[in-house]
Amino acid sequence: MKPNPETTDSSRDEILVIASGLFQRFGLDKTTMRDIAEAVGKGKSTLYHYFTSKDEVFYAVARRELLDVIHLIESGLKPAASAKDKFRKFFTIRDQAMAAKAKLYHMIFSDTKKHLALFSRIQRESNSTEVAILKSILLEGIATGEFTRIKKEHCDEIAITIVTALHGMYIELALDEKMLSAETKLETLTDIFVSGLM
Amino acid sequence: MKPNPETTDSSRDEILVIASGLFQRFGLDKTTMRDIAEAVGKGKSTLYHYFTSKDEVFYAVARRELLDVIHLIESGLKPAASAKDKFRKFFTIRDQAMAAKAKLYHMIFSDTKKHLALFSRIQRESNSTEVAILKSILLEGIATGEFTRIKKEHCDEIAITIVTALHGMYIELALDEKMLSAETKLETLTDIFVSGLM
Amino acid sequence: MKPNPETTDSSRDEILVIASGLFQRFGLDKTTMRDIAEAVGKGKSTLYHYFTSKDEVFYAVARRELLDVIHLIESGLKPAASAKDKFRKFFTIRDQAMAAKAKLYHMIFSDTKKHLALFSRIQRESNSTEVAILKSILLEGIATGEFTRIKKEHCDEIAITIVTALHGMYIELALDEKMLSAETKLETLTDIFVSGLM
Amino acid sequence: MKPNPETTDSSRDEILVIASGLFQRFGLDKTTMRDIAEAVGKGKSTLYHYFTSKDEVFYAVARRELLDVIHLIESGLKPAASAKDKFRKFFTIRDQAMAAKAKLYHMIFSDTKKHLALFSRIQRESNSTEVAILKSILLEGIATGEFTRIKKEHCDEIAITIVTALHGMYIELALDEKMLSAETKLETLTDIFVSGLM
DNA sequence: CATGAATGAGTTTTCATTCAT
DNA sequence: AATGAATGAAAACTCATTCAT
Repeated sequence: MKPNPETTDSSRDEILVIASGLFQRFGLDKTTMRDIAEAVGKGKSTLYHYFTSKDEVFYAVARRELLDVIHLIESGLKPAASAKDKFRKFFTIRDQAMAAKAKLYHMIFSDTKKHLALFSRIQRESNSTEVAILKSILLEGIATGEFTRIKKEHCDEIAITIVTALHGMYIELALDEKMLSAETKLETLTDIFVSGLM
Repeated sequence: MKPNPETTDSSRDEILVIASGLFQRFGLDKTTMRDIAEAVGKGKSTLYHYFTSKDEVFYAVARRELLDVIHLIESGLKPAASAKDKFRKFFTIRDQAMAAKAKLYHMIFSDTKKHLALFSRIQRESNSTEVAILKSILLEGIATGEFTRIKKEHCDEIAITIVTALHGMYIELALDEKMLSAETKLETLTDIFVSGLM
Repeated sequence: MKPNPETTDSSRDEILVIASGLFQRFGLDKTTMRDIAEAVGKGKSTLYHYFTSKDEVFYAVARRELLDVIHLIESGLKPAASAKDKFRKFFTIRDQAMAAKAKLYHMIFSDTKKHLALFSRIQRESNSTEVAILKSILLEGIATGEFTRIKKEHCDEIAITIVTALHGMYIELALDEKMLSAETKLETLTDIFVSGLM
Repeated sequence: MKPNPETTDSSRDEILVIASGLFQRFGLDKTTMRDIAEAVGKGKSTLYHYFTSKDEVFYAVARRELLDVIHLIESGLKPAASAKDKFRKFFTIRDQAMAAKAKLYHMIFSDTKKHLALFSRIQRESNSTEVAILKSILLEGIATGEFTRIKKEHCDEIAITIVTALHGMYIELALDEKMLSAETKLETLTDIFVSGLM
């Protein structure tokens, strides 16, 4: 009877798409219902037709993006030859998925970014120091013949990567304190890294 | 040189200590100047004697914690025998420092945590799926003899650790897009992991 | 003449019955058109087919109940022996009618009750004080032989009743300032009460 | 040290006085914080300096008026000759006090009045009917010699008064359902009235 | 040093009502 | 007869910040 039911949904979807863009750019807190309404070109109260609250809008937006990511991962991981290849594939696919996930993170961490910006100089210094230290360790290891799998030229890259991974891991731990305890994870990671370098 | 810096500084420091506690518990946004003033036991406007704005308060608080972390790392890293030991030591010391850094993260990510909570179920599912996939890859690799350095019993641990590290790395990338590009980092990381497992 | 008035009227009546229930429970202000529509099981805008506004709905609901009351009074007052009996009958019948009227009052005064609740403690104290004073006057009058028609045991009851009546009368006066002036009414009432007690 | 501490309180009091006037004229619901702020000549948010919420403002306003009433009653009721005189005095003093209380009722019942206005015609009809019936009963009683204490000329007055008192009493009962039950009160009241008339 | 008072700009949310279909 | 969509107008409340004292 209803010929094109998209009509209804298209309004909802339009809101979602536009809200998604705003959330990515300005974050949850700084994006107001007014912003969304004006961007959509409708009245503020109209939004409450489709969503009971601002949180509900955000939830719907985030849900969408997150489901995309999961689909990507699941669908991408079908066949593969060796475990090694699969392992590499896992990283690759996850990477694609993450491009999508990045959108989400932009939304969620937008406010956080502003907070971090408050002391970015210090933060950056701290990072540089760590990278420098780690790099010197790596170079020394190469010099002494301890680390055989890596080359001088890659030390920068590797040092940055490891520091980034560590940094992020701690953020992750701060956000979701369940799973494994920090020490266990750290030991495991160190072992893998050491094995990987020697 | 400063005749009686205690007066000024003790008041300033008191504010900082108390604000730090509030920021850790409630985050930057949800901690109001009123909250701080009341906790300190002074008038709201008094805070503006010591800090020109709320951001300034937060900056001062964060700076303190961050400097602590840097000192810890620098002071801890003096002597060591081999590069391998130094490498391990780097991780260990960083870990201690991070316990301190956790405070900071609690402040900065407090709001973010609330946002994440909005779709934590989906988020958690996504995590579990990834861990499961990776674990099965690891087990397969062990079975086929591709991965020699790891044991069955540790697959869980390793899978969780790797996923956490990856997750966090992307957050880190989302937060600070400078440094190295995502692909480079990812390749480097994959290489290290693969080398470490085989 | 009306071919099938049931269709229209049954819908209209259904709305009225349901709205009546909601108004009684939540009052005029707190009952929204949405509430009514959902309770009826129709769309909000459908209500505007039957009533031009929310006030119109309330008017129709109230009218119904009020007419019921009037009918009850008129129909109940037909025959009677003496004027005294009729007088008593008037009170009795009115009482029955009032049970019906209570519904109305619940609708109309629902908001008022909430306002009153804001200082109910003070309000109650005030009442108790007045009752206590009046009771002591009555007891004194009985002791001195001034009030012959009443007994000690009923003083409580009488005091409460009189205070309630007075209270209510002032509310009534506040609500409908036409009719008779307050002083006239009060004198008349005092006279009746005094005569009734002596 | 502070020469005139009234300054502080005078601001609070000014708000209270002005708010009282607005509440009396427009009722609690229809008086907005904006209205009050504009009438006071200050910013909306300034009100929240002195009162945590609108309800708090209303409570403070109502408390004031109510305390006035109680003081009037208590202070006015000291000496008196006979119980009869005291009884009469009670009514008189209460009346004065009620003039003050009227303010309160105007605030509290202002919204209610609007609701009542919706069917004032019907309401009035109903009242007239009741008065007419009662009046005819009274006249009949005088004609038959049953009611000796009253005169023809006063029947109108008396009928109106009694109906008003009854009306109000039911409102009072609807508002505060504790104290005595309706039937008891009604019987008591009827008895007093009948005694008073005969 | 300290602060009470004052505020502007903003936020989410609610709701009766209209109208094209 | 029925309704989904749309909305304007308003309301309560928050908060960082300023300033005279």
